[in-house]
This record gives sequence, structure tokens and C-alpha cells, in this order.
Amino acid sequence: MDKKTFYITTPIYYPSGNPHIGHCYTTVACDSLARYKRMQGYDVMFLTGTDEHGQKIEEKAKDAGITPKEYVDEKVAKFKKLWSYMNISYDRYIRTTDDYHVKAVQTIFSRLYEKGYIYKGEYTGKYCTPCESFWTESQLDENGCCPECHREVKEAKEEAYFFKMSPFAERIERLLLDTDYLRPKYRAQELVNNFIKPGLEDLCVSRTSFKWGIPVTFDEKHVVYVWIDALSNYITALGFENDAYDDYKKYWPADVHMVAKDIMRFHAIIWPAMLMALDEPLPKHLAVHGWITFNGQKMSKSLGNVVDPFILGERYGADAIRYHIMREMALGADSSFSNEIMINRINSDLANGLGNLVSRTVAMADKYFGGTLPAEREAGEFDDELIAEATALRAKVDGFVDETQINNALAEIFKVVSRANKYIDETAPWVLGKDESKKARLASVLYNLLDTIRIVSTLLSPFMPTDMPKVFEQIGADEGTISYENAGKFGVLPANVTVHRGEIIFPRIDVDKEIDELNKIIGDNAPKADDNDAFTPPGLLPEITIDDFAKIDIRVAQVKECEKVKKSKKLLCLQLDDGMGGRQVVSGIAEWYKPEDLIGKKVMIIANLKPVKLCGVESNGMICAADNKDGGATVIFPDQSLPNGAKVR
RNA sequence: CGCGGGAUGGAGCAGUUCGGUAGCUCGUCGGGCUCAUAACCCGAAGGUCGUAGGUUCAAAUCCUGCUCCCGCAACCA
Repeated sequence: MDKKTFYITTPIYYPSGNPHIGHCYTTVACDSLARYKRMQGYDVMFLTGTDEHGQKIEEKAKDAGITPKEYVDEKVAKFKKLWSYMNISYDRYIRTTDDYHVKAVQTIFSRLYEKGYIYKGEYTGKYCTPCESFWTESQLDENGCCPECHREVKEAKEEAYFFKMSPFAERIERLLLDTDYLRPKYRAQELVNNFIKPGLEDLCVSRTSFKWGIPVTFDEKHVVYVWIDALSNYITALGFENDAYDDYKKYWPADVHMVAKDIMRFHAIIWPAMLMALDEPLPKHLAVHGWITFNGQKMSKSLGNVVDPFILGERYGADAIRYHIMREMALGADSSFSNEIMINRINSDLANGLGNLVSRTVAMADKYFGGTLPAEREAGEFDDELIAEATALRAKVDGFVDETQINNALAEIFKVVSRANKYIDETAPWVLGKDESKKARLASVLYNLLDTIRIVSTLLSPFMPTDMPKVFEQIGADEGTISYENAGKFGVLPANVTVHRGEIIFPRIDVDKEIDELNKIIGDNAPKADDNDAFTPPGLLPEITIDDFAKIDIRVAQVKECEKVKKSKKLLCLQLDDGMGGRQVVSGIAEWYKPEDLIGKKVMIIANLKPVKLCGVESNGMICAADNKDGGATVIFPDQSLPNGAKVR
């Protein structure tokens, strides 16, 4: 008697900034799946939310001069506004600052501790006293100093709690390799080789270095670090270890966790491990999608990239944006998003395809029959094929939805739209319309079109919930006829259906004009010039004496040969003439300099630096370069007439 | 030899499991139609399927070497 359930989640987003199109991507996809499942009759729970703790939020709030809670309240309001704008039908919104979640996390933490999966240990790292921050080796700047203030850091230890991962390594490996938990599955090998085979390291799950978090009940100076706090939202939101809700038994395990690839690792490894430790069932699927890239690049403020979903939605409608995002979305792969691609897609699929189909069909029903079809019918050539395709559509879409392949589901639907447009050409209703004796045939043709549109728009309504009701209205489909049940059948509209001509649902967009205007908008929204000029020099290092400086041997040297270090993105290997027999130096500037840019040039090197191996290549010294305002490095070129080996002081 | 993915007409992709006419969307060109949102329908051009070999009657597909791209890991000394 109970309905089948479907539980789908987005990640909980980190509100350290405003929501953007990337957040839309995941959320819109989940919303569509959730709506589809509801339409199918499932009892759906669709969860989204925000992950509101942590050092970064604490700092942002401090900068803004407000409390962390005030800060996140404001951001959360923006997220909710965007979701409302995009017509997102979430059933529950969890905030990690919600009381029930806080209590539940504390209970979970204690439970894991009691079970022996969490133990107290020491977290060692580089500590910057003025910033009160721990950094890992790799976070340090090029001088081995604090990346925030560029002052010296020291080896320090912090008491911390750790979560034992190793007991679950084998089960997780099997989960990834032998089940269809991970989608797309080809990522599994990568995860196993990189993280599981080398041995799963225990995870640091508490911090004492900041306060904005959930206190550990049995050791108040600790707060729970992100993992247990954030990941457990998927179960606390259902009432796990709390009284706010009582849905855990009903909905867990989740059917789909949808995430972007950057957080795949946490959901593929840590989250299952936590659940195993708690002895709870594992979620059924983890659907991983790629990034939205903009004109082939990461999203940026540079010209040509409008990413503000509000601006886009205002111009083209929330559903057009939703459609474009989902149509481009392939599991695992990145999706390109440029204004041109988006506009072309909206034009060809929505305006020319579906919109025009509705428009011309309704117009003909209006023109030839005054809007109401007569009941007489006459079947003819081409009917069977159209009807067969329309009837078979639902099953195809079902299949793709179950595989989380939204792009393919949409592609199937639009094949039928194309088929219907072709049917108009084949049957040429405008010819039938001129012949009184063909009225019955004409009525059949138009009816077949209307009923095909009914099926198509019904199946499309989870993906475009705002605009499809307008289609229903125009083709004269009342609420009773719009259902998942009916989407699998042909001939549902009443024989004497009455259409209602209305506004154009998806207007065609003038590409060139629109791109110009978008660029203008970007121009207005572009970062002000002083954003870039406002370069703040990093804090001064502690004072040293001339004797300290004397220990550093800086020399002029000439680049003789230079090549990329293989298998490294950032490293160049340079052969230098230092006037002392030559040396090899490796420098992390490959992102900004090509080998040929440097050959023959004189540079400054720290000559008495202890040699190290980088990516297996020995480096004897360091090239002097300055941080530029774009975040890159600019090599310091001394006067090119200086002799090799000249000492700099 | 760190791990994994990929290279297919102008663009973006499918096809590779279990070898046998290379397909889709967009774009371009030509034609048709006029109900419709300068939309729709049909047709054409355009690819030695990254490269060099191998297996085979037959290779985009299987095997081997190589090149280049992209992710992950590592890495700005």
C-alpha cells in the first residue's frame, strides 16, 4: 500500500559566496529527477541545503563585521531566492546550523568514538601564530611561509580527533569496482588507485583552531571538522539521531546523491566509510557530473562570459536556462557553456522545434476548425509511425531517467518533436484544408499532432515546469489528461478538443544582437578597474640582520637550455651557466613561461639553496620571480649585460 | 616507466563490449513547402576514424610502439 520512495540530494553548498550557475547545474538536475519521480507516483524526498560552518565562513563574517550566523543567514536567503527563481521543488532544506542537525552530529560523533572508530591523536602541520592557522606543506607559499600573511610558520602539533578509514578500505573498493554505485563508473579505477591502494589515511575530523562549528560534546575545545558535519546532513535531514523528523526509515538509503566531480572523492570514499562505521545502509547511487566550462575555460569574469543565472533567466526564462544546462549535461564530462551555444540551443530546440510545433498546430486547428476539432475521423498514411513513436517515448525516457542520463532523456523527447514536424510536412494539412471532403482527414492529422504534443509536454514538464503548463493550455489539455499514466497512451485528448491560441512560448532569439547586449551587460558588471589595481602587498616578514641576509647567495646566471619537466604541469627544468661550471634548476613557472621564452636570458638565482628533487628531477637553487597581481609569477630579469656568476647584494 | 580517460567531416559528440556499408546535432550549400516563431521538410558537399606497424578475407573496432590533449595524484624550494 505504501508508495515506493525516492530520495535524492544535492550537496549542501558552502555559502562563502553568492550562488552561481554551477550551483544551478546540480540543483536543476536533481529537481528534474525529483519531479519526474513524483510524476511517476513515487513518494519523493528532495533535499538540498547549505554547509555553514568552518574557518572560512568565520573569517568572511569577521571581515564583514557581522556574526557568522548573520553572514550565513544572508547567503542562505540568496540561495533560496535563486531556487525559487529556478522553480526548484525541494522538499526540505537543511542548514548545518539547524539545532537538530547540530545535536545529531554530536551524537554521531560520540557514537563513532564509543565504537572506537574515532580516536584522539595529533595533527601535525605548519602553524602560523599570527594567523592562528594550520597549513599543510603544499599550501605554503614559495618561500615556505604562510600563504595568508607570508610570515614564517613553524612545525606544530594540534590535538585532534581522527576517524579510522582503513577498516573499510576493502569494502569501499568493492563498492566502487563491483557495484554500480558510482556513475560514471570509469572514475572508479582512478579513485581506487589513487586513494585506496596506497592505503587509506585516517581522517582528521576535529579542529581546535577555529570556533565556528559544532562542539564535540565530550571535549568542548574541539569542533567537528567538515566531514562528519557536512556529509551526515543526508541522514540527519531525515531524522537520524534527532526528533525533528521521522523519515529515516522511510527514505534511507538514498537513491541518488548528485555531486560535481570536485567532491566526488568525499562521497565515493569518506561518506561510505562513515556509514559503514555507523552500520547503516549505503546510498544506492552517486551521480557525478563535470564542470560547466565557459568558452572552453573555467568560468571567469572575462568578457563574453555571463554566468549570473538571474540575468540569464530574466532574458530567456528560467526554463530555457534549465533546458540548456540539462541538455548539455553528460555524466562525468564537462559541459561547455557559452552564450552562443546556449542561444543556438534555445533557438533550434525550443523555438524552432517545440515552440514552433505547438504554434503551427494550434494555429491550424484554429484556422480550419475555429479551434474545436470535429469528431469525424479518417486515418491515413504516416499516422501509425507517429503514434508508435509517441507511445513508445515514455519508456525510453524512463530508462534514461533511471540511469541519471538527463541529456539523453531530453534527446529522446526532441526526436519525437522532430518526427511531429515531419508529419506535418508529410500530411500537408494546408492542402487538406482547401478541400471540404478532406475535413475528417484533416481533423485526424491535427488530433494526432495535438496528442503527440500532449505526450511530449507531459514528459517534459519535470524538466521545464514553468512553461509546459502554457503548452497544456494551448493544446486544450485539461489537468485530468496530464499524467504520467496518460503519457504512455495515445488518444487521450477528447475527440472534440478545443485549442487556445496564446503567446509564443519560446521566442526566437536574435543571436548577434543578443550576444552584443550580453557583452554590454558584462561590461557593466565587469570588475571595476581598481579591483585589479588594488594590489595589497603581503605583510612584512620579521626583521633580519645583515648577517642573515649575507647567508643568502644570489647570483646572475644565464639560461642555456630549458624544457618542461615531463608529467608536471608547473615545472620547468633549466640548465644554467652560473659562471661556476653550470647547474640545473627546476622552477614552478611552466604555467606562465614557455622554454623558448627563457633560453638565452639572464636570471637571478638563489645559488646556495639546499638541492632537492622535484618530480624526480634535481634542482640546485631557485629562480627569483615576483608574484604578479594575476596570481602568477613574473621572473626577475637583471640587466642582461651582467656576467654570469655575478653576486647580487 | 605514478593512476585513469581521450584523439572520428568546420564545431560538439555517438559508434569500439561480440571486427564486415562511418552515424547524430549544429553549421554550410542546393531544393521543396507556406500551416508556423525568416520557422518546417528533403537532398548534397565535407572524414585515409591521432600516428606507425601487426593479426585478419575484412579493423574506427583486436594487438604493439609512438605523439598530443584532459582529469586525479604529485609538484611552485
